[in-house]
Amino acid sequence: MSDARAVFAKHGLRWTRQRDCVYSALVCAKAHPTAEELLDLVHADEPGLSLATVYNTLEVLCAARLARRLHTEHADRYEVETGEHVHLQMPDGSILDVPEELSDRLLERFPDDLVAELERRTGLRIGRVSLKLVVEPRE
Amino acid sequence: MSDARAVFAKHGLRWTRQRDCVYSALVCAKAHPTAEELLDLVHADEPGLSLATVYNTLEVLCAARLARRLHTEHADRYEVETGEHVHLQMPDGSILDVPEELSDRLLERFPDDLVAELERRTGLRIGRVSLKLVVEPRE
DNA sequence: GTACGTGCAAAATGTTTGCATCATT
DNA sequence: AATGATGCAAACATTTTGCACGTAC
Repeated sequence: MSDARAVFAKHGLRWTRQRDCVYSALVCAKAHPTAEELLDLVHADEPGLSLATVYNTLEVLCAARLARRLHTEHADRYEVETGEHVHLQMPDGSILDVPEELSDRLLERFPDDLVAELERRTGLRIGRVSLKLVVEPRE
Repeated sequence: MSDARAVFAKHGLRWTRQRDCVYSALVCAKAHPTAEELLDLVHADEPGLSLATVYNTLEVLCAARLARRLHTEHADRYEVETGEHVHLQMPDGSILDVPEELSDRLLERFPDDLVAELERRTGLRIGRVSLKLVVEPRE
């Protein structure tokens, strides 16, 4: 349960039971939970944990680049940082990951040279490509 | 100023001075304004126009697929619908368009076959690919 | 022991809604 | 004339903040 301790230490973050819970829940979550959903998940282990702490912890995790925030339909959603990968935006507003193997192939074939050309032409530095496939509602 | 009339009629939307203003402002806006920014733009021509009407109109425009909503850092942003194109997410949270010619080349070389493969494997229908280049803050 | 995290409640922000009035068709 | 849009204010949802207390280091 607490090898998150090592991760936290490595990033100069103080370990607490609450942070451990939030982080573990985020790691386990298959989808990309909202702060509220995370609170529900976490309440099994830590009934007293407050929503403010969830937001707080998520902020800290994002700042340490251990997590990432996604802006979606009704609220922000969160994921553990796991390198570039492609998202599926489901009709209900939730987000899933494209299966890793396909995601990797997609990113492999991404025309990086054109991004480089954009950087050259604009002087901007592109930190990351965000790729999202929007799923149509089934009619 | 009011050839928006034709556009509105074509989509079965009632024309009003206010809707015309909001739509025109959105068409003219180079960046992707928030509802508040749009209100400011519009207040030059229509000082009485309310924020509720801006939201209302944007809702109607999105429903008619004349506009699109983007979920960003501090608030939602809006753009007129102009087919697929690539976005730049600036460090301050604003959104710009990648110059059309480069945007087109990027999308042209996008590996659609892999999206088709995903559709085949999952049974989902992908409506649209959303591509965003995240610009690094200049240090 | 000190610095920092937590929980609570209150505030701030962005967006939506109800309703009386007004404009478009 | 009738239908539907506007403007206002109040409601709502999500996220942030201030502060007294508790915990990790």
